[in-house]
Amino acid sequence: MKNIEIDEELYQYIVQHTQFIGESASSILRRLLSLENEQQPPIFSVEQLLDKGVASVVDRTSSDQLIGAKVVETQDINETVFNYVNKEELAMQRGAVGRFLLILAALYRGHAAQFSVVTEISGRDRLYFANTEQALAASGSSTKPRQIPDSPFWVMTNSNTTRKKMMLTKVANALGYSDEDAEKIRELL
Amino acid sequence: MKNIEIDEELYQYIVQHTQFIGESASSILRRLLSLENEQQPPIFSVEQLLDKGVASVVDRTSSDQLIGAKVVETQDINETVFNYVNKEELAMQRGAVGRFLLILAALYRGHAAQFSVVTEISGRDRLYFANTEQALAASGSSTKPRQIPDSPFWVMTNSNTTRKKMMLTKVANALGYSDEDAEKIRELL
DNA sequence: GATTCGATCGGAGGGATAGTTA
DNA sequence: TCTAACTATCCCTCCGATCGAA
Repeated sequence: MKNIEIDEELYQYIVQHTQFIGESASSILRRLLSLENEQQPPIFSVEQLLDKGVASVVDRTSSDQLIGAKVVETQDINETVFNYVNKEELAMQRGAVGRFLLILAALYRGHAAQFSVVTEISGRDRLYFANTEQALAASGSSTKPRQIPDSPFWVMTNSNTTRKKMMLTKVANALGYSDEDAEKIRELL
Repeated sequence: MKNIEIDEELYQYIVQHTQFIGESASSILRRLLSLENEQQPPIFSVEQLLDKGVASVVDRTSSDQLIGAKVVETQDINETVFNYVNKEELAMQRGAVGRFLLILAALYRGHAAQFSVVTEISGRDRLYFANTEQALAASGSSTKPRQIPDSPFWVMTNSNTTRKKMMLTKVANALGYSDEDAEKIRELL
């Protein structure tokens, strides 16, 4: 992700072309510039449902007849989601925050359709995930919200590394990962 | 002015539509979006207008007699050194210091044998380059020495961006680059 | 008590610019 | 004295460990 500085008027122009709540600047601009656009409205994307949706749904169910499928699907998840993680990019990050965001971005890419479940993960009084910067900021003091790259979600970032790892574990579980995989994901941080 | 976050690819797309040195993101975007655009190409580039820019031109005059050799070198250099610079890695750096070190590392890789000439480049009382951290630290206060990656050399890092550019120019010249190439190198920062 | 959670605050990095020197 | 070059202080932002609160 890159930050660019633009003038007020141009900013307003972009904002006015938002097509769904939480749409990122990238997404809006890509549409305006007629470029390929990955980001879709979180709920209605058919493509995402077909793509990654099945795996997570299967994973999360406790239904007997799906167990066989579950094992297989789990493999796929490992192949997909872990491929989304660019190890080099990860290693290059200066601190835990950078890695944290990269990992969450990978999880989002692999589970865009289900990702809003993370919204239920929160602390005693602070929100940990939300669709807007404001929601996080309002839920505590100095929460340091950061946008999960290429996603419409924001995370609370003002915590120690241990808690960030806990958050990753919770996210992984919420998305239906086995404990072993959740552990692997946590350890990426 | 507003800051917006955009993805890497979109950023590259915008950069590629730059029409003059120093053009702002707003200006480029406005052109791409067919909006009114105030910013025009400056008569002189921004860099040239900076007071320090003039100094390095003056400083260069002492290397006149090297011109013949310089021209020949230039061909080789373009093939070697610019290949050493990983543009993506460069772009990913958070600040000027990271890029500075990366560029110097590339120059070192291309000129390891002669690189110790940079040792002659220094400020009024501070050293700019040395073989040890201590040498730099001792030559001034808060010089913030940093090792040039994968090299035995250290650089002084506590300076503004303009000076870092000057340092690059001087290094390039000391290594025998033509002024045009030195300029290209400086502009990598 | 023991444990979890929050957010303050110290530390590090970066670099513009005020201030100093030649 | 005046100016240009150079220095390094100081302010800003980012991080995240630590310690107080719940």
